[in-house]
Formats: sequence, C-alpha cells, structure tokens
Amino acid sequence: MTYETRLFAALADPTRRAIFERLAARGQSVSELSRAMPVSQPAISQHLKVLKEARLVRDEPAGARRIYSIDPGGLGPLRQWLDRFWIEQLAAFQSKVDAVADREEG
Amino acid sequence: MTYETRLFAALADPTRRAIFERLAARGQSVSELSRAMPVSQPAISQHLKVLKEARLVRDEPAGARRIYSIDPGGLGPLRQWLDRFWIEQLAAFQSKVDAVADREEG
DNA sequence: GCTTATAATAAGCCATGACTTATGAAACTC
DNA sequence: GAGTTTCATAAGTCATGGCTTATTATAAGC
Repeated sequence: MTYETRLFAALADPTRRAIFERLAARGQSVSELSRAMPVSQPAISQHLKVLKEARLVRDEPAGARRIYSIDPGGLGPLRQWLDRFWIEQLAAFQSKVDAVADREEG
Repeated sequence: MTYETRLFAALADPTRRAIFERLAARGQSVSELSRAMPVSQPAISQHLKVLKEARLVRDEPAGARRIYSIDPGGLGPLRQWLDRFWIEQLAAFQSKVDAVADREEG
C-alpha cells in the first residue's frame, strides 16, 4: 500500500478521525481515549496503530501508560496533495482566461 | 454516512484517486477512462458514482457519452478540515511560546 | 511479591467494498 | 429500423476492515 493511500485510508474512518481530533486538542493515553469513546480499548489501540503507520500520530511511554499525540508534520503530505490540484485548477482557469483574451484580440 | 466521511472514503481508494487525477487534467468520458485504466467499464462507473456522491466530480451528457469532470469546489471541505488543524496547531504552538515568555518574565 | 492498571496482540465474526460478468437502456450511424 | 456504441445497474465473489472477547506482558502501588 502506498503511503498516500495509507494516509487517506487512515482518515476515512470516522472513529479514527475522532481519535485524531481528540489528540489534536490534547495528547492523551489509550485508556483515557477509550474511556471517552464508545469502543473498546483494543479497538482504540488498533486505530492508533493505523494512525501511527500513516505518521499522523506518535507515542511516548510514560510509566505503564503510553501518551499519544499528533505528529506535527503528519498532515503535510495531505496538504501537498491538495495543493497539487489547487495549482492545476489555477492553470486550467488561466488557460480559459487566455482563450477569452485571444478571442477578444482576434 | 457523514459527508466528510464520504469525502475521505472516496479519496482513500487508489483507483478512484487515479480517476480523479485524470479528470483534473482533462474532462473525459467513461469509455475513455476505462480504456486508459486497468479495470472494467462497470468498475469505472461505480467509482465515478462514489466520486460524484462525494461531490468531487460532476457529469454532463454529450450524446451517447457522458463527460465527467472535476467539481471545482469539491476539495473545499477537505481544505477546510485541514485548515482546522492548521489553526489548532498554531494555537498549541502559541500557548507554548506564551509559557516560555511567562517563565522568562517570572 | 501479589495485586491492579495499562496497553498490545490473537482470534473470530460480520459488514462493507472493489471487482467481475451479464444484461438493459439510450442514443448515434448507416 | 437494425446494428453498434456508450453507460448504468444487477448479481455474485472474494478480500479487507472494524469490532468484539480473551489473553499476555509490562509497570505501579501497597
């Protein structure tokens, strides 16, 4: 699986996005997340694994706990992907503008 | 299913992203897409349906054909979602800066 | 040291999703 | 108008994904 696909797939699940958004507000442990969410602890751990493999999240041991938090640059590739189309759309728009200009000249 | 989920889910499939990227370059018909891609015509139609429901793509009849193209504002919600975290991350950074400033003052 | 808390992994279940072939329905081409 | 092209939908198959309960490993606390 491509890294890009991993990224989009990680964000495609609503539970996983909810976890990500919680972590964006504040880093926290697995148990804290699982207490706040309507799924079991193993489910949370599995989601965190997927998020981590997509480099959206990182973890750090803290005693028996493990604090998960947002990986700061994690959304960078998503932004880059998005910007590609921003550019392309601009280019497409520009060529239409040019076409009109040419028509009015000629 | 939430609209946001539909959007991410639509982009999570690599074949579907490939279709989207082709259409970003140039609007084209189903048959044209299916000739260029390694899946059957029905598969293409099914993918286009998903992309359309995510408002990433629109279509227009042209005789027996049907020309699909990018929906211009389709990526807007994705950008907005992304910007939310951009802001949040900035805010988190700012509070750290403030903390350091307070420490140096006190 | 024994118990308790925390989190990861294993195994199994069920729904969904991506694909296929087959078919039907419009619209053009001659 | 018969044949052809184009596209959507139906139906079926197979793999994957998200969840559960059960279990194990590691660290804390008394």
